[in-house]
Amino acid sequence: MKAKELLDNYNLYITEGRVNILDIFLKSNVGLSEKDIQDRLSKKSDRATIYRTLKVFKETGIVHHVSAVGSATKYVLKKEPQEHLHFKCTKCRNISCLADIQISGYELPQGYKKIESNFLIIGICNECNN
Amino acid sequence: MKAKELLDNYNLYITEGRVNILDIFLKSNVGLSEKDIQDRLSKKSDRATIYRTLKVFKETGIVHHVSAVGSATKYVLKKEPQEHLHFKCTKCRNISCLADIQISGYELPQGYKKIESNFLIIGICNECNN
DNA sequence: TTTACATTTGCAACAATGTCGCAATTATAT
DNA sequence: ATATAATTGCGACATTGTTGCAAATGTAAA
Repeated sequence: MKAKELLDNYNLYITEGRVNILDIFLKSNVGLSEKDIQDRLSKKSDRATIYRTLKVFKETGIVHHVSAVGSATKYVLKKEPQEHLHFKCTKCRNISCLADIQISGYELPQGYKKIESNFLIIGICNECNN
Repeated sequence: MKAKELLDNYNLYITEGRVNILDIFLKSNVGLSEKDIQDRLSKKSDRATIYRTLKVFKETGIVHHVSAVGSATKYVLKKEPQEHLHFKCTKCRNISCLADIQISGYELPQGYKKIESNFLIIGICNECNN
């Protein structure tokens, strides 16, 4: 029910495809690319549709994308508006959201205006670090 | 002469192609993708060769890549080892390095190990902001 | 300088990622 | 139930990136 509510809150058409994708996001704690989503869907969907869904989700603010160097763009549910870190593990290749860590104390030079930010740390995550 | 010296310092074969690409990096203050480099070369080069050159430059530490969401991966000359910001302008689409701004005061959760970081701010740069 | 060897280049083929137009389908409001 | 607006699926295509291999080039050693 959560997914439908969310779509409704954001004033989006409630379609089966969108509900399925949103359910996947709700269950995942790592960033997801089109392919990641495809792999988690019970039945294959059209690639273009998924890309368009991700675009809509991003434009409405349901998800945001995390910087993914050397891989397809990954998306995560937008939880808090605050600035925070994403962590990409070089072993398991997951990108997750370190929501607890806040970045602050920097100021952009004169004339620059921030719209959004993507802070990515690359390294070994706690699960792969043994 | 600077480019050849650099290649020599890094113990790389000094080839015309590498010198040309490195010259472009030395003259640019924004991040460059394969296509950006291609556009700046006086004569077209092979795409695969440029990708391989970028790979070598990155592995040897001459350049590093900056997170580029929604565009091809961009590379910049590695200047200081310190952590710093990259800024992507939504108007001119340039990615530049805000070397003056330092990020600090965050700590990763237990078990996480940082290898490198990519801090990207997206917004309007000072040149487009008028 | 010439030779020998290692590395790089150019080409072609291919894989992955992403976009777009359009007709058919589906969701929503009346 | 119907009209209308939005979404989907398909196919074609663009961009970004990788790989194998033969030819060309760079480097070191004689």
